[in-house]
Amino acid sequence: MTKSTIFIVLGMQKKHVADIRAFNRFYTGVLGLLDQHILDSRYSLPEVRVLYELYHSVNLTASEIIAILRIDKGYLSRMLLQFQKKKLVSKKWSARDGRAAHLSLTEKGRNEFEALNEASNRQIKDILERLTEDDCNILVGHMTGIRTILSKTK
Amino acid sequence: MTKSTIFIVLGMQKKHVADIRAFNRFYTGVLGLLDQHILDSRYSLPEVRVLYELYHSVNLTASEIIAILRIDKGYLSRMLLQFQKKKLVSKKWSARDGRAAHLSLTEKGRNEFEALNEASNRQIKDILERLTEDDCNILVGHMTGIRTILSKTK
DNA sequence: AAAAATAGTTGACAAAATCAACTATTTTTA
DNA sequence: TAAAAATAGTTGATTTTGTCAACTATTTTT
Repeated sequence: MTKSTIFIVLGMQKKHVADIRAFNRFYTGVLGLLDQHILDSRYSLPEVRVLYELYHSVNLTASEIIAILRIDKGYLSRMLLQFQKKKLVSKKWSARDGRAAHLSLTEKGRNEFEALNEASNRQIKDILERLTEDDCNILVGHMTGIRTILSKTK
Repeated sequence: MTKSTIFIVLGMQKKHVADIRAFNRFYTGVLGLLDQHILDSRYSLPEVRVLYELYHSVNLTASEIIAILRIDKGYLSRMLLQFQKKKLVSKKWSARDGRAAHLSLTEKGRNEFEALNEASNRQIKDILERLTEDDCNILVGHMTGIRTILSKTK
């Protein structure tokens, strides 16, 4: 490797850092726009994330949700209390561990989540419909590519 | 186009929507991790965004910042007051429009922002250093590709 | 059996964000 | 050009969101 190559490589990293940060700012905006419909709904972002977890795995405990979402346990406890009041979530104390309780969405809870979920899908569809089929494929390819590469760094 | 092709295309869109939402969840986590160092700093995320705008263009007015970041004007007004108290920002009433004021980072403000900025760069570098050179190039290519495609939809 | 760890709840509080009312200008319009 | 409407920014009141620490009740470790 020649001196000039080293220079190019070192210079390139700076460019890469700048490009990645530009992407991060850009995509923060995209996510913010997409989150808008949730902020307009009756639920906050953290609430929707909790509902998401409850929807996708049954009988989670609060501790498990805390581990997944890295959310404060007091905050979660109160959130779950609200959910129970609204009949979105039911709680059953564990037979095996008297400290833990298993949480599930009720029928109403699943319906609520599905409505939010459908609205989110709709938003993405609206974006895709403004693109050519090729661009859709390329876009998704890029996203999958990013996930693949960044998942290696664990 | 045959019936089965239509089926594949329609089916594909659902898959694309799911893939994009999976990416959004994934990247929300990435951004959250990257934001951590800011949350550990003396500044909040909105504060850093405002500092970012002030750093990158001189003599912005509060209204311009509001238009860019879509932030509440009362919230911003108070934030700017804090910045002035900390001598990070200086304000000069406009000669042309007596309602508007031009904002600038002070030397201290620029220094503060640059420190935060350097820490952010460091984080990205740390990630890149765990990747091969090829993966770095591919990663940045994907990000640029996403920006290009999504910028078309405006 | 005692000590340490874990699950979850609760109270007190702090930070973040929103909303509406208000002053002082500038722009529009009739 | 005078009145009305719009805009820039400030301030007060309030709500929402999130954090921290103390606490009870279990379970696990030593």
